[in-house]
Amino acid sequence: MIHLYNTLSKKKEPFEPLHPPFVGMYVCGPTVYDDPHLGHAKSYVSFDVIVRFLRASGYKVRYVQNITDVGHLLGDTDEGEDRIIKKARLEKLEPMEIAQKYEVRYFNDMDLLNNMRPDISCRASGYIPEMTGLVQSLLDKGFAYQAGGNVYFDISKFGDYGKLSGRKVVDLLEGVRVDVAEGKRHAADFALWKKADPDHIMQWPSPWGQGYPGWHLECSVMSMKYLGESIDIHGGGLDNQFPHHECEIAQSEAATGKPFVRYWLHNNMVTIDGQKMSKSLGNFKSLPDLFGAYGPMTVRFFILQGHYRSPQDFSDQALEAARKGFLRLSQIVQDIGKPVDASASPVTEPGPVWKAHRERFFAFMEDDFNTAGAISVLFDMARDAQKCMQDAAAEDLVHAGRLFDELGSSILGLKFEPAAGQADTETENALVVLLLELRRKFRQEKDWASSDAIRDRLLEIGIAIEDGKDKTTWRKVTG
RNA sequence: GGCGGCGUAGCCAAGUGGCUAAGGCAGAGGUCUGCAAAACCUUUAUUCAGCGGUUCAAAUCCGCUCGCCGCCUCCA
Repeated sequence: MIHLYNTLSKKKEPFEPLHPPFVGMYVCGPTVYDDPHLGHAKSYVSFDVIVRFLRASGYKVRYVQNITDVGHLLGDTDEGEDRIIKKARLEKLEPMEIAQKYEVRYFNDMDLLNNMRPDISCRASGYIPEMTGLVQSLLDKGFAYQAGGNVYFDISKFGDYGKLSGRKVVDLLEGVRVDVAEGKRHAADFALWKKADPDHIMQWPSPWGQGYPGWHLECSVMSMKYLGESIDIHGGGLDNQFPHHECEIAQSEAATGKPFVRYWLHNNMVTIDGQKMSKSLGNFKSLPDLFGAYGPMTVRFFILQGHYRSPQDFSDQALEAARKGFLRLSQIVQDIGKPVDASASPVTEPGPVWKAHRERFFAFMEDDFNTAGAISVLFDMARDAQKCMQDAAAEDLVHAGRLFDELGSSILGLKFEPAAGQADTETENALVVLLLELRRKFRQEKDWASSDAIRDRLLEIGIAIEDGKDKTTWRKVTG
């Protein structure tokens, strides 16, 4: 039985979907106006593993993620600027070119991290009619009001407002902010539809005039369209808990009269050298930059060594530790695959050792997706697999290989490819083999200076050689 | 100011009432080796920020103190 931490109840709860074995899961996607960054990596790797594990546990998951390609205002006031439009002017491109360009980059980086694509990836701009429909329904039911071409949600009409984030409606009604948009009844009322100036590029017709949708609307509309009025899991970053998710609940439940989401999952934030990473602070690290230094699998492994609900600090020291740990694991997985024929099915059941590892792995994952604990099982498996290699226990190695495949590759989404590659070409291979033959000759003659020179020079080129018992192996090393 | 979280070995990080406080990185010793490297084996916290309390029993619950962080404005 899976237990997960529900932000709504602030407790770990047993996971019981509405219509087992089907699970509807919606995760807030990115606003596509800039390169993906560390925060995206943590968030989407975390939810990717959650989807993978739910599937491994027998659930049929429909995973929906939005792409926010409708610009939203930078500030709360009407003077704020639309991020996508701003970027479009900077790059001298159409707003939709910006959205398209960064959506491609987003998926490219998610692919590198080995995140599965969502089953449905929906762009907000494609659902304007559904959004105006929801706004109209809220107006009809008296939860919303018009003011100067804008439509606002009246939070005083929705008694449950604040139930997710712990805000008190009375406090919010008092008006905390300085600049309250004109026409709002309460400071904390949020926009469902905004009037657009004639020169505003992204705008659509609506019953209330030309405009564009409020930011919170798209997630309500698209999740309900594909997953129904009540969905099992809604995920997103902790920073979106308020106001975004609070507003989603308000507008969705006001419209349908039904509970919007059963389980709210929030991943925690990323810091860089102890500092919050944010776009407004300008200290965010993009994934293309990071991948240049560490490689996507190291980043994925590093993220999974923490817990999705804990904040995670990215530092070179921590990433380097993750890189080495993952490299060791990868090499063991490679090594145990070598001596055995993977297609040969062993006649025996997996021994108690492997069964125990698998059970421990599942126990960790069933406890609110404790990937850090799950990875520790992988290292324990590596140790046992090592023993089997020494004992030449071929059958056990097949079981070990299959378990790494199931737990490490399928569920955690790790690719155990050697960071060090083999020869790129036949020529390269032949050259290295030639050098190794020469070196063997020098060693036989005890010409240590010459043999060590070959070793040192090869290492400078990026080829490490390792003298084994009766033969010398080599591999490429990076960085 | 309001709401919430965190503080576990040199670093990263699980564990949230009861077996010997996971695991990774780094360190130390050893095996192997001509020497290395890699790999493997062994080892590294009488203690969980501090103080006080509850309990037969606390890193885990409660209170206070110190330190750090997040949300309350776009952000995953």
